[in-house]
Amino acid sequence: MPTMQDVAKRAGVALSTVSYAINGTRPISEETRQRIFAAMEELGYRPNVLARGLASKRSRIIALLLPAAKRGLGLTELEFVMSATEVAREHGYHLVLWSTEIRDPHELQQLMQQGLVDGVIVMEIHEQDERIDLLRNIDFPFSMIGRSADNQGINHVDIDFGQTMQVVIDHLADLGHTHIAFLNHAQEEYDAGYGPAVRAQHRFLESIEARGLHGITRFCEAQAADGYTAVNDLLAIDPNLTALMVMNDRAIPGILRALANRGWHIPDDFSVVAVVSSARAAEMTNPTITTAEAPAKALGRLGTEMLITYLEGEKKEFSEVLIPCELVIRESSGPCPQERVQAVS
Amino acid sequence: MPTMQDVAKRAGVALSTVSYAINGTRPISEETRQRIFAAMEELGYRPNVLARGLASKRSRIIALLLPAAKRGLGLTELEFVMSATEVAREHGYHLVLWSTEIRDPHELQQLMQQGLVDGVIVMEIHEQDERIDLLRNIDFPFSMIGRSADNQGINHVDIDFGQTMQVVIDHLADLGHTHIAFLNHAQEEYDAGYGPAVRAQHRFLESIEARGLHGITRFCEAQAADGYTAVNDLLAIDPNLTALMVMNDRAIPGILRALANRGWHIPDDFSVVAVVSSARAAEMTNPTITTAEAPAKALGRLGTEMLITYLEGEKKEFSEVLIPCELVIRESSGPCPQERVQAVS
DNA sequence: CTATGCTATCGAAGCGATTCGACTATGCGC
DNA sequence: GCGCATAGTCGAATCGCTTCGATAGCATAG
Repeated sequence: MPTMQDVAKRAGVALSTVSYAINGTRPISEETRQRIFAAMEELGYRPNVLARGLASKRSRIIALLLPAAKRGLGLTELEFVMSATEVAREHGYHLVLWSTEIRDPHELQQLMQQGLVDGVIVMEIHEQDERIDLLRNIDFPFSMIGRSADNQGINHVDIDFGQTMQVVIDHLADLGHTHIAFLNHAQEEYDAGYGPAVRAQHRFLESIEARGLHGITRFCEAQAADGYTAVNDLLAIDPNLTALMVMNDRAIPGILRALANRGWHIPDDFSVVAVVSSARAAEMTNPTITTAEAPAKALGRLGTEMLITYLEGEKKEFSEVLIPCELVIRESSGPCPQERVQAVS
Repeated sequence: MPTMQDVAKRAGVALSTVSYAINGTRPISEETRQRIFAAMEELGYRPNVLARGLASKRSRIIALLLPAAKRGLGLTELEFVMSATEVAREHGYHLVLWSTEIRDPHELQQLMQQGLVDGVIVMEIHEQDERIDLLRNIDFPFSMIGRSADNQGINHVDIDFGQTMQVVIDHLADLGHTHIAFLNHAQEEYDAGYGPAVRAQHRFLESIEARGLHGITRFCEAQAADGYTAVNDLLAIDPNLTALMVMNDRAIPGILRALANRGWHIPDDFSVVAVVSSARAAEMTNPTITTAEAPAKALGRLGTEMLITYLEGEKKEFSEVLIPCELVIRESSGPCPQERVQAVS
């Protein structure tokens, strides 16, 4: 493997000159530059990332911090990873994956102290997140996909839950629905301050109230069985319910089953809308589900770009971007039923 | 950030002695070792990965090569990534993600020449895979999740398609089915020599023949619409078909719909088994799908361990491991219908 | 004609580790 | 009591690059 020294010799210049030519750090005459690049080409030279990082104190490597989540990552998170990888490469960066326990900032600290990465992208943020506190305290560059309680001076991008909830509720209200339920993630997630669980629920209630509708909420484990139970629970509380918004993909099959069990047909007798979900999931079911699709690709891209821009930039400004989910109407949402055959007792 | 020099000074030893203590490269007296580790502890010292990599020519970083796939990665691939990340960390390695075009080994070569990683894990292997040829030619350490046409002397782990097909066919045959169809990935994938598409189909036909059953196969695009068409096509060719094995998750909703359209009930009138799929996908539908689940976690883990073992080891041996999918019987497979109400002409 | 300021380049000093070749005690066989 | 292997440690060279200070050439200003 040729080194910079080899290139310098072949081009008849000093080692440092080659470095300046490559990085544009200092002016180089056009003629010399040509000779240097020609030499590089002939030798098939590629700068050594490790050496460059060591000398410049900038590795051009960033980390994506994935939680070793028990909820289990899904297609949305996969999209983050893929688009982050892509964006990093576009900018000449490498992306490493770090999976850490959310509750163990110690582990994260050790990783950072190894001096491998210039910055990290944090996802699956909680309202109170020790990882964020740590990064902030030691002033380590990072960006967030999501938000914590205090986002002062932090680059972050998140789903616009307010907008998302409103669009979905508008859709349902326009169809005549007045009694709408929201099925959240598990109670445990909410209690742990998991951003989406907290924000979506609050925004749901706000929008419902703003439009003068009736809304109820319930937590739900990430499994079909609890989706089934949830539907029955909700209908017991409010028998006038005609629509359900669910932010819990794994619960969906149970929901559909519970409704089918009552002999109800979707969307004639009941409407279901998945929020913060994905097309892939929405099209697995029968009927296909009307969905507010998470802008996963954009979130991953922006989160990564924010970090890199910050790392490259002189001026240290911060940006905050909120992106709403896109409503894609499929087969599971329809006009509010005028009358519905009541199930026995 | 403290350096090794700081530790040395604090412990009253030479720089090199600290290095020997950390790496165990040369004998160090117990007493000195204690002092050194104490000093490290007090200073909160962590070795700099870049410097260590540069000096030792071993970065302890490996790359996972994901295709910038148009088919789109799914939950199975996500599992590879997650478990590879985990295993790497367990062994003190970092994992970087490289997404490259399968057909462009040039890009891969550039990445490797940067000297960042010690080895790579390649997934989504094709029978003729230029990436593999390249890695082999320049003698770069790697392991494969999947197989190519020639696997001589390459560490690899793959799904045992023979075993998987046989188990599923046994399951169906035991239920009395004699006319079974196999729905593959897209024709394009097969033609490109995508491993699973090729192997699964061949093994299917072998097993069918071995048991003296009737089998037909068809390719299918990764979308519900083509799943729908496929079912009708297959039944037109063989009206006696009573079971379908599908290795194409995205087609499943279309399949179920086509069967429902005929007024058939699953599994009473027809059985469906997904192969090389995942529990998550299988439980999204109604009915839930009997599935031969891809051993994604194990594949990711083994692929990574193979590479690391190779990198660490003196003796350069190679291993090949095949793991069958696990059959999980759910609601979509049942006894072969004795008689089936024929749909109207 | 000298002072000034660029532009283009060179050489050397790091960056923070590993590793090789000494060097100094010590213990052992004979 | 001598030679010699061995355990334990040190100092220096090295990995491949960035970056700082110095220098030479040359045009422009005064």
